[in-house]
Amino acid sequence: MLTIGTLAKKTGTKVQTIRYYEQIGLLPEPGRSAGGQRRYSNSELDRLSFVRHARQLGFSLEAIRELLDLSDHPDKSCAEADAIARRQLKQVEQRMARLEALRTELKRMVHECSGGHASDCRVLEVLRDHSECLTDHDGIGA
Amino acid sequence: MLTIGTLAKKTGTKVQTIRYYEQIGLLPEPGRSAGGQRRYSNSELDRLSFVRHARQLGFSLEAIRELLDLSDHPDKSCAEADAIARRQLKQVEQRMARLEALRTELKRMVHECSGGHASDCRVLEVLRDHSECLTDHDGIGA
DNA sequence: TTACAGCCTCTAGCAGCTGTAGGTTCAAGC
DNA sequence: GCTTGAACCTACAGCTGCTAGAGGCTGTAA
Repeated sequence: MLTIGTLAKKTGTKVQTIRYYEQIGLLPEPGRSAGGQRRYSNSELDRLSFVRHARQLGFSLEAIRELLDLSDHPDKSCAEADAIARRQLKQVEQRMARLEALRTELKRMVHECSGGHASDCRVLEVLRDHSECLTDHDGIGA
Repeated sequence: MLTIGTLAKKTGTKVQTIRYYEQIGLLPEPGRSAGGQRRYSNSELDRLSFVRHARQLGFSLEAIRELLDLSDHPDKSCAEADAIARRQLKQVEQRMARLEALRTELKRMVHECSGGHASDCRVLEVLRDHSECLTDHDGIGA
């Protein structure tokens, strides 16, 4: 039986985050010690590892909820899990494309900066005038 | 003089967002009509365009605040703006590297799925066991 | 003058956590 | 058995960067 702190360390999760996952129903309510502290078994360790891994792969909590559901019901078709992964892959590729454009533009800005005063700073200049951009970059925080 | 709606259209921003930017002090309080509606001049249009462009390039609102401050004080050194842009570039490159790893992993997951039941779904299997991963991928939502 | 689009403020909500306050429990060492 | 202090508990506020809705007022054209 693991305490929440131990579980946190083992999975690289913050304690608060584990409680949060429980709160939103991603993890089941665990057993408790006589004094009311959470106690976890290996099955919960597995489940949390699954969640963390999926998060690292960029899946949203909603997608993870679906994946967990599939994992809990092995009789269901695999097609759904596949679709989720494909959707995710598409998103990742879109994000990469947008970041590529941003990178080009930022590199150019930085390269052209020659030091000196802000009044003739290329960085600020480019930001002021989008038409100076060579690329389409429409992704915010992409 | 522009109404907030016109300004929104010209800059591709939502009306709510403009009011939000004003609220957090990114845009100055504009003049008002007799009836209390916001009225904008060209200088505010420029400022908002600057903000939107920087957002498109992925700068955080905090970074934009600094950039605007530099832009407002042309005597200051350009080095700061340069540093902010470099920081941004670095972030973008880090995100790209992580996305690249995710993409590889997702591709592999999708490739290996053969249809059938969830019980032998590779997607779920890979998520269950991080050790099956070929890459380091430590970015969440990256 | 009457419609009605567009504006106003205020508040709450989204994802996905993270941090804080104020209090309780557990386990080790004496 | 007792003390200490780290780890736990709940509850709630806050973060980024918006977005949506309620309920009401303004501006303009017919």
